[in-house]
Amino acid sequence: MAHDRSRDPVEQRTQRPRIADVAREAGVSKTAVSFAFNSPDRLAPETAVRIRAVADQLGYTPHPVARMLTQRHTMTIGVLTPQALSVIFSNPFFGAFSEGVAVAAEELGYGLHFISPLQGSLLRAMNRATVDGVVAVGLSGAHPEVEQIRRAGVPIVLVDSTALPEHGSVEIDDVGGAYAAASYIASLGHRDVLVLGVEPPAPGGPDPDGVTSRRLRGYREAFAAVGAVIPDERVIVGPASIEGGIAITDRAWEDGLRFTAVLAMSDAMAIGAMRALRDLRLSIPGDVSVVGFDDIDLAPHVDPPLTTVHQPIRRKGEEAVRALLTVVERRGQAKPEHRRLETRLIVRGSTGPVPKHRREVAGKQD
Amino acid sequence: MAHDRSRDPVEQRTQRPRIADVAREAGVSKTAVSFAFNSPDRLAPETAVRIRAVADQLGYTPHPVARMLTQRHTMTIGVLTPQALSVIFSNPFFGAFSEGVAVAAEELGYGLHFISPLQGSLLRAMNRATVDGVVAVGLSGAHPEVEQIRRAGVPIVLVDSTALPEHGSVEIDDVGGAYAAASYIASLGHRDVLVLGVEPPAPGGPDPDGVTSRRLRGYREAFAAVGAVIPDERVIVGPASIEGGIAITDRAWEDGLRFTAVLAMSDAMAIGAMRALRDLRLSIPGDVSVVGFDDIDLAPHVDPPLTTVHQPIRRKGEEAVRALLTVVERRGQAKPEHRRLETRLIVRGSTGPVPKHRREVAGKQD
DNA sequence: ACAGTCGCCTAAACCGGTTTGCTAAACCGG
DNA sequence: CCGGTTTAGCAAACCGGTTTAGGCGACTGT
Repeated sequence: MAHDRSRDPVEQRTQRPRIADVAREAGVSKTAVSFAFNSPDRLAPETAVRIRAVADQLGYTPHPVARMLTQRHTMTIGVLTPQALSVIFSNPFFGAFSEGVAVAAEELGYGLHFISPLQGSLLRAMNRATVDGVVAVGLSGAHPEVEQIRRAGVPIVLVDSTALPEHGSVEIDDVGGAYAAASYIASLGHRDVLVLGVEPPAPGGPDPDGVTSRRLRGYREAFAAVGAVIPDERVIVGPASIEGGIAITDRAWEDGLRFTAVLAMSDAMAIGAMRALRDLRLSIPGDVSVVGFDDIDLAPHVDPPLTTVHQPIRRKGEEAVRALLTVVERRGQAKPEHRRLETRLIVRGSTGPVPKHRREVAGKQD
Repeated sequence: MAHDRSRDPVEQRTQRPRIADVAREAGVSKTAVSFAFNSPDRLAPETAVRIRAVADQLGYTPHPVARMLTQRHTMTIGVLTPQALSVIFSNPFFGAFSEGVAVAAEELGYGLHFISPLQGSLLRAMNRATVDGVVAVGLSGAHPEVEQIRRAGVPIVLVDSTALPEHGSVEIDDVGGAYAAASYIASLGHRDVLVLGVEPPAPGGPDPDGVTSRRLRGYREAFAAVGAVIPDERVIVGPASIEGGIAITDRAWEDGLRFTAVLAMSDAMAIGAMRALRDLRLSIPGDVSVVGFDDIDLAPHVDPPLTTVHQPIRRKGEEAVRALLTVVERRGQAKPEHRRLETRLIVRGSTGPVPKHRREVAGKQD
């Protein structure tokens, strides 16, 4: 009795029209209406036109969910992050990455769905999401979620994680980039450095081979090459944001750490560090050199322009989507791709030779 | 014959298990399985447990699309923009806005789907998207799309557009904010200003009452109050980005325009303007004062810290979602809400009194 | 005149779940 | 011991489309 709409066109509900309504109105079968939209060539031209006209006039549009159900694909891809979206969106790195994802997705006709933990559970969120595949950023390959997602039959591409052969991946040469940065800093004479690491995405584990570990390895190898070491107490991690950079730089200073160079694993942190140092009346690069990582859009525009390790953030997003879609589009036939992109050091104005009066600002430890 | 999987458990496909598989395996009906997941209280406790165990072991998860179809809602909301996502994501304003949207969406258990024109058509994109409602940002209320979306029965909330009574809206006091900014600038003695407007989202029309027009009105009213005018040739529009700000400031300067203050309608443009001015060897605020609009996270961190009109960007996102969900959750029962948020001027370091030697840098026009 | 082909359209099955009656057995008070 | 109420679970309808397998009349070739 709730379905009067199918009998009484006058007392019709505010609901959207269904395919059956169009069919009845046009005096054809549902099949014909479906054909009119999806394969008009299977209908007499004028019939197709007539059906379309009726549909238009009724304001009919195929229900996307119903269509998905039968077509077995949704034409949308998911972007998965282990962090809350609310903490991610104003991260410039993530913004640029999403831009790359969006470029490729738009080009290939896919929509974008962002997936983040729902009530603390990534799986719950995944199970609600209707996507053909997923680009996961900052999710360690060891993460148990990854396996469960694959079991659910959803293709996945991991970005910035250690690659496992079973799924696609896109990564950059973290070690090489970090090596170049530290090597340059060392060549300027710096020996007392402060390293700002990015907090592991999944708070809880030290993440044995996450981004922070890989870049740290690069820094250390470069210093080792000149016979210097970076002790553990000079490595501090914090949130990859301007505020994070300010906070941990201040804390390091207050803890008595002195240094002539800061190696930050993210540009946002580097910018925060510069801010904090300036507030401490230190000049950059006169007293302290700062080098970042990422080369976000803003990097050349801060004062002084930031020396940093460039990584092709947007391209990373694009490549991830392309890698994903090759496996999505031929349902598991194609084997997962692994793409690795290059990094390179970009020298700008925030780095310079170690100050001659360095003893005054640094080297205070034993 | 393609469905052997239902008869031969050995030669089963790589497909994900369906509810029927679980039912068969557990020796119950589909209904029972459904109950086990959705209303376990309708089953004997031990039966529910057993079904759940079988499901787990099979790796069964209810197909989200099928579930959506019957439940008539998707638990996701769309964020609609008339611009390509690829141009939007690294816009800091949009980032902060999305953050607000994400906060509210996450809190209320909704997912997020970004919708941008597909092959140039917003409608095509909308029709592919499975959302319960839409937050549209920067879409003029007059836009024909809006009406069509409403006709499709999708609730919509407009952000930063002139409000129409039929749908919800969230806006800020653009005129008031702009008035405050210009008023302050005028009180510092500035009379020769350059106004940087944001390019209308829909390139094509001058957008009679878009953001640019509203803020310009505020600027002009403030100047009128002190008996000054802002002539049309001192108002230039461009993309709301750092690069955009640099480009149009340079162009204005080359065109011979001279000014002691810049009124930018976005912080990104203001930062670009500062950059361009510094490259012209002008000091800020010594020679030229700059005031922005938005108060993005970066605003206090540029050098000098940017004086700007603060608007609660994140809250705008949150309010939009809440307004949307009140109508989504009681299917059209609630009438659309209209919320208006305040703006206020934040004075930082980029503004100062008009220079005494102003004749040298400005006032060159007749 | 007749079988074969083609063009146009349809009835019914299907996608993978949820929801709505209903039934049969167990329980219950008197 | 009997009618009435729970309890536990099922079959079938349904959500709104797409797709498969034909049906039917007109055309074609012989």
